[in-house]
Amino acid sequence: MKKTLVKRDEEGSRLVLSEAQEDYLKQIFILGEGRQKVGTQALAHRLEVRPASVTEMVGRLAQLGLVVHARYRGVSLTESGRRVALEMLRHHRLLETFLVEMLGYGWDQVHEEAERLEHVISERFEARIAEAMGHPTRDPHGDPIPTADLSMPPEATPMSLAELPAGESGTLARVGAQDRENLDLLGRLGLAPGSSIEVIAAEGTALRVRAGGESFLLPGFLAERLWMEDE
Amino acid sequence: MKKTLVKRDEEGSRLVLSEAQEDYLKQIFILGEGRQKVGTQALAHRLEVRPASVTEMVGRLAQLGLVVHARYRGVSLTESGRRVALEMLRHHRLLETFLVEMLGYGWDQVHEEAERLEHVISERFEARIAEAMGHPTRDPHGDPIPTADLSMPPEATPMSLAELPAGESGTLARVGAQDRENLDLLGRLGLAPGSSIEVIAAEGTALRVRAGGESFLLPGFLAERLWMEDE
DNA sequence: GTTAATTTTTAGGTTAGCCTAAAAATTGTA
DNA sequence: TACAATTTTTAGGCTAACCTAAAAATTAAC
Repeated sequence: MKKTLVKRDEEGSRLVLSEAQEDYLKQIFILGEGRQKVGTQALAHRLEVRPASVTEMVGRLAQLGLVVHARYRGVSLTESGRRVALEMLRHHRLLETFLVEMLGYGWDQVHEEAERLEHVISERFEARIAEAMGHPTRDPHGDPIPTADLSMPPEATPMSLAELPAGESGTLARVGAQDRENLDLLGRLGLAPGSSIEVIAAEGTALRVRAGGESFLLPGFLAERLWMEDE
Repeated sequence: MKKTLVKRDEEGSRLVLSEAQEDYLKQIFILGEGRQKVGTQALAHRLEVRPASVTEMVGRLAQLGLVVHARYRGVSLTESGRRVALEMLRHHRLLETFLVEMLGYGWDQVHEEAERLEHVISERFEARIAEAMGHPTRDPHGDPIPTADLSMPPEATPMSLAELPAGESGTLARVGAQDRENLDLLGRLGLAPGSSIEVIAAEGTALRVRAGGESFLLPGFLAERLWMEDE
C-alpha cells in the first residue's frame, strides 16, 4: 500500500518529494518568475501557511539541493528545483486543458481539480493526455504550458487591462487569477480568454469597461491580472 | 494551499478522511467482502504496515463511526464506512476503465495509476468519465464497478480456474490480482480477460493449461485468482 | 545614524501515521 | 484443561508539516 509516485531527476537519482514540497517549489517559481528571489512572507501568504513553516521547509528543500537560501535574504530555485516546478506547472496546465477539452469542464472549474491531480499523475498519464490533445501550448486561462523537456515557451511581455489607455480595446489573452471569487465574477460578467474588452475610463480604484455589448465596473486588482493582446 | 478534497456523507455532515483512512476502509471492504469481520494481521499485510499501526488506525476509524471494532475480534464496516469504501472502489474501477478506453493504457498498466488518482478526483470528474464511457459496469480486469448510488452489482458466484476440472475449458472473466509480478506473467503468457483457457491437468501445486494454442504451467495461487465463466 | 517597524528565524509544541518491543488475549494442541 | 503458538494490543518513539510566541536581523523613517 505504498503509493508515493517516484520521480527521477536528470542524473537518474531517485527524487521523492511530498506534495507539500512540490507546492513550495511551484510557488517559488511563480512568485519569482522562474529566477528571482522570493521572500518568506510572500511565500507563506501564497501557500496559506505561517512564515515560520516556510523557513523550516525552505531549509529542508535547501538540504535537498532544490533551492538556495540566503538567510533573511530570500529563496530561489536551483536548476533541479526549477525542473520540479516546471513539471508541476506542466502537469497543472495540461490537466486544466484536458478537463476542458476532453471532459467538458468550464474553464473556470478546472483549477482546484488540477491542483490535486498534478501531484499524482505519472509520466505516462502526462504523455497520453498531451498526445490526445495534440500537444497544446496554452491552457484554458491562456497561460503557456511548459514543454515536455521542461522549457517555458517564450512570450511577448504582456500588458494588463489596467495599463490599457481609456478608449482603447483589446482581446483578453490570459487570466492571472485562479481563486473562486474572481473566477465567478468573470463568469457573471461573461468574460473569458478571447473576450474583446474596451476600456472606458478609470473610476477611482476601479475601471469602467465595455464587453459583450455591456458596460460595467471592474475592481482594479482584477484588471491588473487580466492580460491583453492587440485585436 | 489547503487541498484536501471534502466529501459529504448522506446527512450532509462534512467528512474529511485522509488517503490512508480511505485505503484502510477499502481494504476492510475487499478482505471482508463487504460484510465480514477482518483480522488485524490480514489488514496489516494488505496495507503493508505493521499490525500495531492497524490497531491504532482502526481505533480512529471506530471513533469516526466508520468501522465497528471488537478488540481481539476483528473490524467490520458500518454503513458509512461501507459507502466510503464503495466510493473508492468505484473511483478505482472507473479510472482503470477510463485509462484503458480513453487514454490507451494496457489493462495491466492501470492499477497503480488508479490507486493514486482514486483519492483525489471530484464528484464531477467521476461523473464526467462515467458518462463519457457510457456508464460501464465492469473494469478492465473484469471486476464489477459499483453504481453511482454505491450499490454493488450482484454477480453469479464465480469459479476459479483452479477449481475447473481437467479437460474442461472456459473464458477468463476476472483477474483477481493487481500486483506487477503476476500481471507481467499473465502478459507474457498472453492471458487477459476474455481469453479462452483449457485445463489440461494439475502438476503438483501448479496447473497445466492451454490457451492461445500453447500449453504452459500456471502457479496454483495465481490459478486461484483467475475467475472463469462458461464459454 | 538611531530608533521604530517589519520581516525572518528560532524555540518549543501538536497531530497523524508510522515503527519496534513487550504484554495480553485468543486459539490450537496434546 | 493446560501449555504453546499465534494474534492483537499497549507502551513508548520517530518524522513531516504544521502552529504560536519570542528573539534576531533587516529595512524604513526621522
